[in-house]
Amino acid sequence: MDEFELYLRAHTHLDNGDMDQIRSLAIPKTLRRNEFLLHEGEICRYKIFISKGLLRTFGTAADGSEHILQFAPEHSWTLDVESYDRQQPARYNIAAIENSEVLLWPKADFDKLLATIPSLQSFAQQLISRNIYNSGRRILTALSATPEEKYQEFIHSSPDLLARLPLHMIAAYLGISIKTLTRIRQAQLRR
Amino acid sequence: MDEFELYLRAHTHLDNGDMDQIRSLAIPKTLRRNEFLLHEGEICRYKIFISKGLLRTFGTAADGSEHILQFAPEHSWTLDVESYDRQQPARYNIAAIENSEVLLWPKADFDKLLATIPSLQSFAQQLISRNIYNSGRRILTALSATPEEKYQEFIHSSPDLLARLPLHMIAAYLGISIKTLTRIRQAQLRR
DNA sequence: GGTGGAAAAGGACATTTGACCATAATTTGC
DNA sequence: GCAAATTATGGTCAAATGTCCTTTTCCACC
Repeated sequence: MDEFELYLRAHTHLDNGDMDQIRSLAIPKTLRRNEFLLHEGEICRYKIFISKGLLRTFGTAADGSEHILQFAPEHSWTLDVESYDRQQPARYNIAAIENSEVLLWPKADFDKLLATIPSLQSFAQQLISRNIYNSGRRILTALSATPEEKYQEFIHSSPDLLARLPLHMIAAYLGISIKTLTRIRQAQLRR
Repeated sequence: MDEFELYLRAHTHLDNGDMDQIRSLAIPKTLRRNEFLLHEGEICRYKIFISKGLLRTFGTAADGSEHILQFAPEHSWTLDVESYDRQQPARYNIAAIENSEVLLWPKADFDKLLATIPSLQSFAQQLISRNIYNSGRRILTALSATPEEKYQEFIHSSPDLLARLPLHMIAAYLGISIKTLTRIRQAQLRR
């Protein structure tokens, strides 16, 4: 039994038949560090499950700087929702931070699965809900927190990621400069 | 035919029977300027449709400052999703900016409606999707845009709201100080 | 295991932003 | 229509943050 099945069993009550069906439509893919799975402007054709590794979703600003919307470690899902839903050009890029293994479901196939497996649908709903809750919090801290508070919140909520990410990506995720991040960390050492 | 029915007709293909059923479970309520519909810590019991007026959803920071997550003008919906879904204490407050008229659906009732009216369900899905798309953009600009860019984006995307909102609320929405906002506006006048 | 490249840290400086204050203008509710 | 309260502007200052730069450290890959 592989990563994906273990994940499904842990988070759903899907029966074996359903699992097989879901699995049968997945396209496995290996990604090397820094390899892109989606470039902005392309259409996001797949729902993506990360079996191993770590991905990031990010947008590029006018000046070329990158801002990270989401980190997707193993056992999580990712995609450009807007592009995927409407099959229109993506706003964001998705790329691997570590060498990764992912499973891809073409939208048409996944839609079929959703239609035929009710408990998959409700599971998908849960994921969407969680996404919304997190977005709310993310917006609020982006608006109200100081760089230091943002960093604290990050290491508190994702200590695991902290160890795996280069600092400049954390900065790009928090919306602060690498310089500020370095300063914060220095200040903490001195305590 | 009232505001709500006009709205439903414009945005869905629900038939008259469905409309009546949906309407029959709504609780109408009048809100005075500054009146709260939900205090953080309370449970969000209703799905809220705004017939007239303007509401805001906001969180309060440790120092007592308020940060606005969303403005909900007439013909839109609002709620604290996380609190509503799980019937747990809310993180956010919802209050009226203008004297308003709203319709409230208790969760149990609305769930019943969703179960019996499939096209209401798909309509609700659409609203959720839009919410997600908007959140993504909001996060990205919160991370990457300068105060001036944020303001420009706001007046471009919501010129209608600009006229109805006190500036300090726009500042609270953009995550900048009222001082900065004033400065930006002065700079624009001088051009 | 060595080397080239990326990542982190550090220094110097300019700029932006916010806090705090006072003041002017506007709005609201009676 | 008036008084009180809210809202907007403005000034001054200190602090925080970003940019540009160099230097050092670390890491990946051959």
